[in-house]
Amino acid sequence: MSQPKRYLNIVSEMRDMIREQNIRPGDRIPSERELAEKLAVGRSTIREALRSLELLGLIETRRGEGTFLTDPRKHRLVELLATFILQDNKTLEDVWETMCIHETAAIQVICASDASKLPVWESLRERLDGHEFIREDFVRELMVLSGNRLSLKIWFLLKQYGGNPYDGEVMPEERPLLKNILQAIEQQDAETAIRDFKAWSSVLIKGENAQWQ
Amino acid sequence: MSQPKRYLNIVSEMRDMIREQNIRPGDRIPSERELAEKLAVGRSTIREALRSLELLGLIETRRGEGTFLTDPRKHRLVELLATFILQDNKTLEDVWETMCIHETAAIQVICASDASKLPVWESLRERLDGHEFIREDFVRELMVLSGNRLSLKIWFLLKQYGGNPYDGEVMPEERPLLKNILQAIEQQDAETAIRDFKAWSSVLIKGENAQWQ
DNA sequence: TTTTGAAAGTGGTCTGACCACTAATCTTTC
DNA sequence: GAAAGATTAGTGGTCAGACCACTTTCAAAA
Repeated sequence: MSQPKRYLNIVSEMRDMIREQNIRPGDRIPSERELAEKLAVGRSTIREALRSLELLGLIETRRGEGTFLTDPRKHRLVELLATFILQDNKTLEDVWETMCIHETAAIQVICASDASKLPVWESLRERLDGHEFIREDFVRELMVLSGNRLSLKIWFLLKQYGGNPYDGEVMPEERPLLKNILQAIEQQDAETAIRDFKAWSSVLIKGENAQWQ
Repeated sequence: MSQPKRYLNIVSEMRDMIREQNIRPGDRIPSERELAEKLAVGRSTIREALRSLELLGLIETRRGEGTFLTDPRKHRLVELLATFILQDNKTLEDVWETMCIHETAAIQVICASDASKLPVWESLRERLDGHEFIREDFVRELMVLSGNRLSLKIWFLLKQYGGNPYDGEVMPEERPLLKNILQAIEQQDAETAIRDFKAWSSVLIKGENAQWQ
C-alpha cells in the first residue's frame, strides 16, 4: 500500500484525542463536522472511521445529539472475542478448566496479598448465612478482589459462553465448604483454600450437586 | 432509534450475499458502485459498511483492484480493541499477569499428566543447546502440551496484545534455568518447575535481561 | 512478436446538499 | 411571571457528483 488509509489514521488520532482531552465514557466527542475541520479531512472520511468504531461498540451515535464514548464495560469485547476465541467446537471441559485456571490464580493472588485481611470476608460469611445467596456472587467476589481486571473479563466471557456452573443459590450443605475456603484465605493458606475450592467447584461442574438443587 | 441504521443493514445484507453466492476467502466481492446500485443505496453508505468490515479484518480492499474476502484466521479485532482497552500501564501488567496465570497452569497440568514423560523434553533440551532458539518457542511448547486449546488461544491473544515478553533468542546465561525447568517437569515436580519458570519470566518482563540482550 | 500507452474499472477522498431528529432558545399566551 | 408552544441552530444519516491514484486490460505501434 503506497499510501496508508486515511481513515485508519483518523482512528488513531481520535484515540489520542480521547486520551489527551481526557474524554470519559458517556462524554460527547466533537461533532463530525468539527472533527473534519480539525483533522483537515472530509466529513465522509471521518464518518468511515466513526462507523468502524461504532461497530466495535467503542462509540455510540445518536442522531440530533451527537457521538458519545461508550462505557468500556459495554464494549463488545466479549461478544466479538467470543466469535474469535470460541469459533471452533470447543469442548466445554476446556472452558471450565480455563475458568478454573483463573479462579485458582485469583485465590493464590488474594492469599499472597493484603486483600486477605479485608473485612469483606467477614461480610461474605454473614451473607452466606442469609438466604438467596447466589453461588456466582461468591466466585465473582474472588475474581474482583484479585485485582486483575483482564482476568476478570476473561472469566466473565467464559462463564457467559460455557454455561454458568455457578448458577443457583448456595444450598445449606455447601456452606461449610465455602466457610472453610474463607477461613483459609484469611489465614493466607492458599493451598487449603484452592483445594477446598476445587472440591466445591468440581461437584458443581460434574453436576453431582443434584442433591443440592 | 426510530429508523434503524442503514449501514448495519448493509452489513447483514452483504453477509447474506456472501453466503448465497458462495463467495470464499480470497474471492472478489462486487465493486462499491455495483453494490450501491444493487442494494439501492448511496455509495458512501456502502463504504461505511465496508470500512467497518475492513477494520474488523473481514474484508481487504486494494485500490484499483477491488474488495476481497479475507481468510477468517487473519481477523484483526484483537489488535484494535487492544489499542483502546489496554491503554494504561495497569492493564499491561494485567496482561502479563494473566499470561503467567495460563503458563503456570499449563506447567501444573503437564506435571500431573503423562505429558511429563514424553520424549519432547529431551528434544527440547537439545534444541536449547543449538543456536537461534527462540524464547517464545519454549513457552509455546508448554502451552501446547498442556492440551487446553482454549487456554492456548487466550495465551496467543494476550501475547499479541501485550507485547511479547518472550521476544528474542535464548541467551547462554538463561540455559541453566530453562534446563532446570525441564528437569523438574520430567520429575513431575510442579512446584520447582513453576518457581524456576517464574524466576525466568519475571526477569524478562521486568526488562532486567538487558544483560542478556 | 514485443512493447507501449490509452482506456476502463476500482477504491480513496472531498464537496455540497438535503433529510430527520434533538435540544436550546425565543415567542406567545395565560 | 409562568407555562405552553413555535422557532432555530446543531447533530447525525444519506445521497449525488466529482476528482484522484492505482491496477488491469487490450489494442495500437514498434
